[in-house]
Amino acid sequence: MPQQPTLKPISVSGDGSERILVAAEELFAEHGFDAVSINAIAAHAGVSKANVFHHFSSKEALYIAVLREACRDSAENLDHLQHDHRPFPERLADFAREHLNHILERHKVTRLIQREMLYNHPGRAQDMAEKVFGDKFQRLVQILRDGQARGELRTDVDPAMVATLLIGANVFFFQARALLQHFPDVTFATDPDRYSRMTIDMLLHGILPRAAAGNNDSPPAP
Amino acid sequence: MPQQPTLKPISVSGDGSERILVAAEELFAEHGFDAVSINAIAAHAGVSKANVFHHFSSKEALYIAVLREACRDSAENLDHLQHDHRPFPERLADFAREHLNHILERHKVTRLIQREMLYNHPGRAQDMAEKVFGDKFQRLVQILRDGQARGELRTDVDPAMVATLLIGANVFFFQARALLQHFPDVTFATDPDRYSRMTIDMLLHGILPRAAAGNNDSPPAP
DNA sequence: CATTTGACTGACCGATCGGTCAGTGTTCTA
DNA sequence: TAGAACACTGACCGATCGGTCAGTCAAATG
Repeated sequence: MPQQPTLKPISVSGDGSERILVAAEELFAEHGFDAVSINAIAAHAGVSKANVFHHFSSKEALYIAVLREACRDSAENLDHLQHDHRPFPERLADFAREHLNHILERHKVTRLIQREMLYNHPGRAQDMAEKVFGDKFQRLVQILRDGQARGELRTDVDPAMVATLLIGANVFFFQARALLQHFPDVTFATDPDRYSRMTIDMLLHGILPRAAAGNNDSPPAP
Repeated sequence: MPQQPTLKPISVSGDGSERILVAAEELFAEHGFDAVSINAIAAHAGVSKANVFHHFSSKEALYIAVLREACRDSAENLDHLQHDHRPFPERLADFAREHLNHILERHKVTRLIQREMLYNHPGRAQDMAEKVFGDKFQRLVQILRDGQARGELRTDVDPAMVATLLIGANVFFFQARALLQHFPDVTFATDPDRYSRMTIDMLLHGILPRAAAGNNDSPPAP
C-alpha cells in the first residue's frame, strides 16, 4: 500500500512483549503480513522498532508468535456436546450457533487464519492450524458418528461431509457477510443467530417439500 | 517475504501489456498485492520495470486492471438453468457441479477475489465484485423462487439462504481442500464432483433419518 | 526522406524496508 | 555496593521498494 495511516499507540497494559504481540496481531489480521512494517507495529505498541527485535528475533518469528498465541486458546469446548443427552438436532443447532459466534467474536484470529490458508506458505503455520483444526474437526465427526449409531442421523451420509458443510457455512458467512449485506434478497447478513437457525433447518430437513407436513424435530427413537 | 524465488519469464504470446497483465495476475493471485514487486512482475513478463509503468500508471492501476480483466469474463451462464424443464433437483445439482468446476478451473481469479474480500479496501474493487456477484446471486435466487412457485421447493425456506449455502459450500471447498486432504475422515477433498453430489443430496433431503425410505427425487407435482 | 509516435530500456531517485549495534537506564542479586 | 541481567533506545546499514527520466530504436505517417 502506498501510505499507511499514522496509528496511535494502543492503550494496553502489560509488559512490552505482550503489547507488541497485541499490536502485531491487530495489524497482521487487518492488513496481512507483507503490508505491515515493523515500524508500524512498534508505533502501534508504543515502543521503539529495535525493541521489537529485542523480544522477537525477526518479523517472521513475531508473526509465528502471533499465530501461536491466536491458536493457543482456540480449543473450543466440544465436550458438552459429546456428553449431552438432548435430541441430536438441538445439540447440532447449539454447535452451529456457538461455532459461528466463536468465529465472529474472535474475528481478528479468524482473519489471520483465513489469510494463512490463502497464502499457504508450506512451512509457516499451516501444519499448526492443521493440528488445531484437525482435532476439532475429528471430534465433531465423532459426535456425528455417534448420532448415526443412535439412529438420530441418516447412516448414508458422510459425517465428515456434514461437518465440512456446517463449518463451511459459518466460515463463508464470516467472510462474505460484508458483501451479502448489499444484496437486496439477503435479510440475514447482520443476524448470525438467524443464519445459524436457517442453516440447521435446511441441513436437517432439506429443502424439498415434505410429503408429511409438521414433524420437524425429534427423530424416531433408535 | 524475505526473498522471492527468481522467476523465469513466462512463455506467453501477445503484446507487452498483455504479457504484463498475465504475469501480474499470476503473481498477485499467488502472493497478494503487497508481496509482489513491480520488478518481479516485469521479470516474470520478460520486460523491463520501466515498461510496466509505460503501460500502467502505477502498481495500483495495474492491480485494478488485473481485477477488471479477471471479472470481465466471469459472467457465468445461468440461462440454461433458468429455461430448463428438467426436475428441480437435477437442475440444482447441475448448477452446483458447474459452479464448483468453474471456481476450480479459474483458481487464480478465485484466489484474487478471495484476497480482495479479505483485504476489503473500500475503494478498490469491492464494488466491482459486488455488482458481478450480486447479479449472479440474484439470478440464482430467482431460479429458486421459480422452483418455490412451481412447488418443487419448500416455500418456508429463504431462497437467498439456499443460494448462500450452496455457493458457500463450494467456496469453502475451494479454500479448505488443501487442509481437508490431511484429515483422515475426509475422503472427498480431491473429488469435487463427489463433493458436489453429496452437498446437493444433503441440501435436498436433509440429514435426519427418513421415516419413508426410498423416494429420493421427483417431488410431487404442483 | 524527414518527422512523429509509441514501445521499450538502463540508470537513477528518495523513501522505506528488515535488521544490527553500541550504549543508557533500571532492577535484581551476591 | 559492585555488577550482572535485562528492557529499551537512536542511529545506522545494505537492500529493495514504487516511480521517474532521458534516450534508443522501429514502425507508421506526411
